[in-house]
Amino acid sequence: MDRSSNGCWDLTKLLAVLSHGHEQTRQLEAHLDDPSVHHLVCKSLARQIESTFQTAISMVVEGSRTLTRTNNTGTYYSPPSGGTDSLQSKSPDRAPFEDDHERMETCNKRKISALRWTRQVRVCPAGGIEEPLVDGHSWRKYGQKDILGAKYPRGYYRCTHRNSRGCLATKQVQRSDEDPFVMEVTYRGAHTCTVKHEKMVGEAISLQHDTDINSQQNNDLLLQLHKQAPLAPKTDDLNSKGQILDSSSFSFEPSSSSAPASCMQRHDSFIDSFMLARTSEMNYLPLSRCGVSNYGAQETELAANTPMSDMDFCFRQGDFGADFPFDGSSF
DNA sequence: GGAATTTGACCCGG
DNA sequence: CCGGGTCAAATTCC
Repeated sequence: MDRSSNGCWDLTKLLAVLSHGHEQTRQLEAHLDDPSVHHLVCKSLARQIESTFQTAISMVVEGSRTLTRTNNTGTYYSPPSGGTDSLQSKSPDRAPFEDDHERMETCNKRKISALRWTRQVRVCPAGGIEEPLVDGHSWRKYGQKDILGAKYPRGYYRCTHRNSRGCLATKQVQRSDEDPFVMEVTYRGAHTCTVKHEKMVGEAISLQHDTDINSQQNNDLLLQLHKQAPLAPKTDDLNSKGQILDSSSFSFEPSSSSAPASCMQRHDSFIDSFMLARTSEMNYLPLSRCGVSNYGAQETELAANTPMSDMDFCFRQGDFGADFPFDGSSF
């Protein structure tokens, strides 16, 4: 599965690059205000910024090319078209190309404050009918609604920590019409109940941009973030089942279209850890390993006000299966 | 008794 | 006006 062939997926990477550029710009500004900083340092930083945005431009160019030639067939990927129809991929007669266009369109017209992406998860036949699809977060169901044209109702979940930590993340779970064992999960909003982790990511990015000097800088950044994340676990909510898993779940995919094999192996190994360590929610997850379907999470909406934290959110969830824990928050 | 779920009502955008 | 999304009271579960 070549997820980079998807417009919005590229957008996540683009966001990473742009956010990086933004951070660099801020640092340059700080340097300019500091007379003790040599002008060569500023000049170097300016070059880096130039390089960063050059990378971003290249990504946009490449993305638009890809958009016109993409043929996303044969995957479970559900185009996160956004809006109220995000799960209405029940348009089998619609060509993938059209989906891509719709996706890009909604990317632009959505409220920028709302992250949103869809993934599909296959559950084992033995599973319950409405398992909330373990993804490492604690969800609380707040509604269910019959959706026009859909066989099965859509479940609405919000983060359990909505009140205690003001976490506004929500998700929608809907059983696929075509295959009752496929759950379409739409995530919306970033988990602010994992603030420490996000802060760590921001620092990692900040650290990284001191050293990146060539066009590969963003790939390196993404890879480094992937490596660094597990080294700085959160200290709250520390428990046997989620701590390291949360951190490791963070993953940027490098700008190149193929994810490093090591990343995938890493993913698997952590799923193993997860399956061993996790107990409280196992009853929810009859899908287990056989149900891991990393069908290509996509986000169609990008937040703008807090780029780093949102980036964190996008990438780490986007790279992993829906049953992979991002956070070991208290359950 | 507190937490989670259910479900009808309500809100709001298209 | 319609339909998706959310609210909140009632109910169920632990």
